[in-house]
Amino acid sequence: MKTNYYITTSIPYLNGQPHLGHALEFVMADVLARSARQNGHPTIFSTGTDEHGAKVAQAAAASKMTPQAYCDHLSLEFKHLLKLLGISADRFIRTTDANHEKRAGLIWKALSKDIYKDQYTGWYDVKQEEFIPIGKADPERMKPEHPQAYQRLEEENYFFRLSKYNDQIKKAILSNSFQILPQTRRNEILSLLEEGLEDISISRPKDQLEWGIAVPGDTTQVMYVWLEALMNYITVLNYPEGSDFKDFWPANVQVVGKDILRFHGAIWPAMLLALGLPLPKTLFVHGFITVEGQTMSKSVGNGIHPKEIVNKYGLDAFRYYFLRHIPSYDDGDFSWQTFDAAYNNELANELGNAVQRTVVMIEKYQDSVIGTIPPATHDNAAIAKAIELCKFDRALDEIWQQVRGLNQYIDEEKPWEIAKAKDKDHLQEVLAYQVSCLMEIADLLTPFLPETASKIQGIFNSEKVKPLPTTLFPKLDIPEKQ
RNA sequence: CGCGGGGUGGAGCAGCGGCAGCUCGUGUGGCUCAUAACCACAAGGUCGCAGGUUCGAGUCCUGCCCCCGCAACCA
Repeated sequence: MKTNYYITTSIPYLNGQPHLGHALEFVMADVLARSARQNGHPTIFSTGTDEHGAKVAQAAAASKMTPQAYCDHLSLEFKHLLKLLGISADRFIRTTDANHEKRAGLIWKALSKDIYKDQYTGWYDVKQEEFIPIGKADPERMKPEHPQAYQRLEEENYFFRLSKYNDQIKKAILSNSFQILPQTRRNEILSLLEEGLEDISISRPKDQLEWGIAVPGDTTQVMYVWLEALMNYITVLNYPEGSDFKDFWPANVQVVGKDILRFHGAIWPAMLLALGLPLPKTLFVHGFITVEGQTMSKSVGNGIHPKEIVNKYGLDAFRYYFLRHIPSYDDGDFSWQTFDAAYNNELANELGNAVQRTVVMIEKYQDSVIGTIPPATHDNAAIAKAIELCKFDRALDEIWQQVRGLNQYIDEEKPWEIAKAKDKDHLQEVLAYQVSCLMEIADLLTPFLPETASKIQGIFNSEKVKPLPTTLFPKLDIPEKQ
């Protein structure tokens, strides 16, 4: 009986359209989920959308919609993205789901021993509708005569005793029972813990912000959105009594972006500890994507919808680029030129052509009959290890070693010469070995490029080769440079 | 002295104490089964700068320069 496997992505906040960063996270998490399933683990892969809070309310108002209607609309955009990218998520939670709202209240109550009421004192930027942390406030604007003076704000809020869990979290990270990947992100959290966490405000007065989940037993306050959003990872499993929760928590891997590291590396673990729950086994933190060397930004207008890329190159090519050419442990860049090169060189020429030449030789020399395929021969431990450590780029590097190896093998064996020499047994042996390599590659590619993997398997999984209507990755015409 | 990451051939990166490596790009050659694809070989680096430790340093230490993130209620 294989162990259960639970993986989550962060749930995108609905203050904007899906972009390449979301796509990256989805695709990475999908590899882990598909890999777990391939290895026979019962798997739950959860994602969703985070829908409460001031910014959503504002965005809705700006579009002249109710927050709920706005969220319904935008949440659907994210569902479409999942479909577009072939993401095998089997849960999609919305924080406006009745089930989530109900269970968020239960969690709040369960946390109550670590919740207390206090006064928040600080500055408020009326124009930006933002709280300004004391240390970040511009001293000039604290003066009342300044044209854009801050408002002095005093509010009664609920606070969470984050500080209480500082040392327990540190211990869990140091012992690697709570593993944070990559190392640099682990260090960041550790240094944060070294400085010491302070208690945090976790509610807003309802008259300031209506679009949120009510604090149980206090009609004047709503939960702060991020606190409530983090709860999705267990409400989706029907915490506390649900069987999924009992069977699948703690999560094996939680995939997040580096911008929300502190929430997932400090606040969320503290919440779990306060609930008496185990911490996730691994927190994997990916980086950001730039487009043609520039940070994605609405004002620069360099946003690219994932759809544009998928339409041009296809689903698997998209996944391939984001998994291999965006460094798994680092920031990466999307550029059309790099994509073109990767597509033509690696997918079309190396992989696609290896399949094609094998198919054609079997058709031409053996009347399409494949013959006996020997078992796979490579040691794939390094690939498994790379996936385990979320080094998707490295895993694909390793797989491509095999693709290259196959092309080398073909050149060394020269089946076309064997065919001329009419050594049928030897020819069959060589060609079947090629097929064996391709089937092994297909197997290894399954979590990364599921469509491609099954296409390759479809070609060789019966007595005779069944060629595809077109080549695996039709080569693109690239306009001449300069 | 806020914290952290980084500066390695034209580009993107790996190496983190023991002959400077990978992919792309470039050049030459080979092959012809194949998506003008594939294979081999070659050119190309004072490893940010300056000191130091060591038999030996991209690799450790110190100082400096330059990039880039993060910095208590920013999803």
